[in-house]
Amino acid sequence: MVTLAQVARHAGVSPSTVSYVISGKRSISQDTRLRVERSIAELGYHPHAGARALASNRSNVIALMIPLRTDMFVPVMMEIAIAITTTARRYAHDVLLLTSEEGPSAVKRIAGSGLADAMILMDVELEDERIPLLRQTGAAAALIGLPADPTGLTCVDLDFEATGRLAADHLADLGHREVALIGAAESVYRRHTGFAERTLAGFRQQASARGLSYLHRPCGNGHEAASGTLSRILEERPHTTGFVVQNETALPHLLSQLRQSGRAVPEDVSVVAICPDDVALHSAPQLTSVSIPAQEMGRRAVELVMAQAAGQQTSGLTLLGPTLTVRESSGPAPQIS
Amino acid sequence: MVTLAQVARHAGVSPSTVSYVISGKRSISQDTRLRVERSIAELGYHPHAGARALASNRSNVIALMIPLRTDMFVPVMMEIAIAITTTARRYAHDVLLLTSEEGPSAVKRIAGSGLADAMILMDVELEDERIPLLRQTGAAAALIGLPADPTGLTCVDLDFEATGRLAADHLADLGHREVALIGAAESVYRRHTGFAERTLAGFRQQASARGLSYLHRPCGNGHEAASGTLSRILEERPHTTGFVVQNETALPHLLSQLRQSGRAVPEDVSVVAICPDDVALHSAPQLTSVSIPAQEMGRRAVELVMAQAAGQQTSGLTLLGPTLTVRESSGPAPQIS
DNA sequence: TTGAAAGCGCTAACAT
DNA sequence: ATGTTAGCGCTTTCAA
Repeated sequence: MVTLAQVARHAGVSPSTVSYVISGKRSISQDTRLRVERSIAELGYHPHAGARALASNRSNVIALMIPLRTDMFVPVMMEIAIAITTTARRYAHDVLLLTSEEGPSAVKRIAGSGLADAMILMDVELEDERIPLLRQTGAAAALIGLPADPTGLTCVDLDFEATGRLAADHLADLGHREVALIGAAESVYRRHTGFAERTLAGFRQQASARGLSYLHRPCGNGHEAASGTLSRILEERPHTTGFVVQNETALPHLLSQLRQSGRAVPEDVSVVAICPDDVALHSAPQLTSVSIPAQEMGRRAVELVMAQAAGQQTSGLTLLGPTLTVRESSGPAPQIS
Repeated sequence: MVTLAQVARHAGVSPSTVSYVISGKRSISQDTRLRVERSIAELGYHPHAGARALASNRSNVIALMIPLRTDMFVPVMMEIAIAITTTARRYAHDVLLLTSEEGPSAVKRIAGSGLADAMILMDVELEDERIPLLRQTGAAAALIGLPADPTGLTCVDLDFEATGRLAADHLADLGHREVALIGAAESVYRRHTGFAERTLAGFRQQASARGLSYLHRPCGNGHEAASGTLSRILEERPHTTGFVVQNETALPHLLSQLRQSGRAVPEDVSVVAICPDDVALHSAPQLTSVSIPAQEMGRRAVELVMAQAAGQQTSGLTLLGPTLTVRESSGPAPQIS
């Protein structure tokens, strides 16, 4: 291991000078800076992370807690995680990956060990057990998702209520009168992950406002679940012509099922998906969708915790406005024959 | 922050004693141990990670380098990452997440900064740029995947050649004579990620040995790509009755396309998937498949790097034997009419 | 079975 | 603009 002291010797300066060249915390003459930088490069020096953390009381690490669950759409989580990691690097930070397996005590461990100087929590539940600890330790943190009481917390999420409203509006605008929301797996609702319920609330509200009759059904993963849910909806309300789907894994099954049942998209029924853009683009037909801005959510979360670590107050909600992109899967409601 | 010194004072012992109680590196009287442990619990003490890393020259962190690519099946990556994280915790280690965005230099940074005491690399290419650095730094490391020259490296992977052979054998056993391998996206082959080519090699070898005529086609993501690939195969070889599919995202599209083209599975054509079990189970019909043992790969990788960090020599390949599970998608070849 | 004390490599006052 | 130096909290000899 190359140490700072070795660099100092090699460059013919004092250790502190090397430190200051690296941190830029005081002005250095052009000449010394160059000599030091050359020595660093020549020796292949990298500061020892532990020593730095010990001396500076900052670890330059962000802890990211991801869920273990299997009922969430994994690619979105991954995209957020990657956005967090690449954004963190821009702030010279690394990301420590924690799973919820360890439970709420992970929050204590991280806060207590100086392993990370900020945390980002994903898949936040309405009454999340980690939140009291977060409040108590006062650690810099951002949540991706919305708990029941976000007071004093920093949260980032898509505005799912507006998303539900937007989708309902789009279908109403196209003249649909009977619509259905095909949602996430039942387990998601049962554990009160906020996003599913918020979408439903927004959807209901706007469907009512626009005089639509609507139905809501959770939907599990897999072909079985998807086609079952769909056929039960169609049995109950055969004249349903508009579907909002908030379940990425069910989408291909749903589409193939609609085709099989002789309903053409978008001539007979319209489909609005709530999903990442690439899923919408890779479906046939390409889906009208409200996109999940995974990258931006990750980026924002990092920016917020970095601002906190720099001493700023950031508490409050960052609700990203939904955008609906019209593609091939939605069209005017069929004339009543 | 609670420090070890505070714990020592609280328990009425010396700092070193507290340290030894924690590490278990020397025997402590029942009495002292209990007092110290109570103090630790009472004060909510957690060792400072940086200080510990500095003093012990071990960070208790494993670095995990994941790819940024979008052409891999994300859930498998995620499952491996999670298995690595939970297994690491069993060794009292945490996981640092790095993306390949930073490039090969990330290897240098990690090795040089003491940030991690071992690394696990995913999505290894045949001529991976990170490998020379790995050899050069001599860092404890495990690769998930197989490079062209694994000499001196520790690698974990599914035995994809055996997988290809196994799939070909299964179809041959069922009497199929014309078969096709629908593979990963072309980009995967182009960049010479080993697994796709190894599957193909095994498949070819055994198909030849069993006297099958075979075809191989890469297949992109999305409905468009999947149905295009399938119809081109059927155009070229209309009597193809056996398919091996190594492309999780294409599977639902392929199945719905087969149905649409009037081919029943498994009566008219058989499908063998190479995919995680849950994907096989959530398809309709449930798929005969060779499973991707994501969890085991992650677990093994951690065990191997931990053994290395403990000074053992582990270099060599760990190729997990494939298992084929017969489900509903494969059956006897139809009689030639 | 326990204590005392010397660092680990860095940062950040405090000097000049 | 640069150097000196006192820790940061822990591990681990060396001593008892």
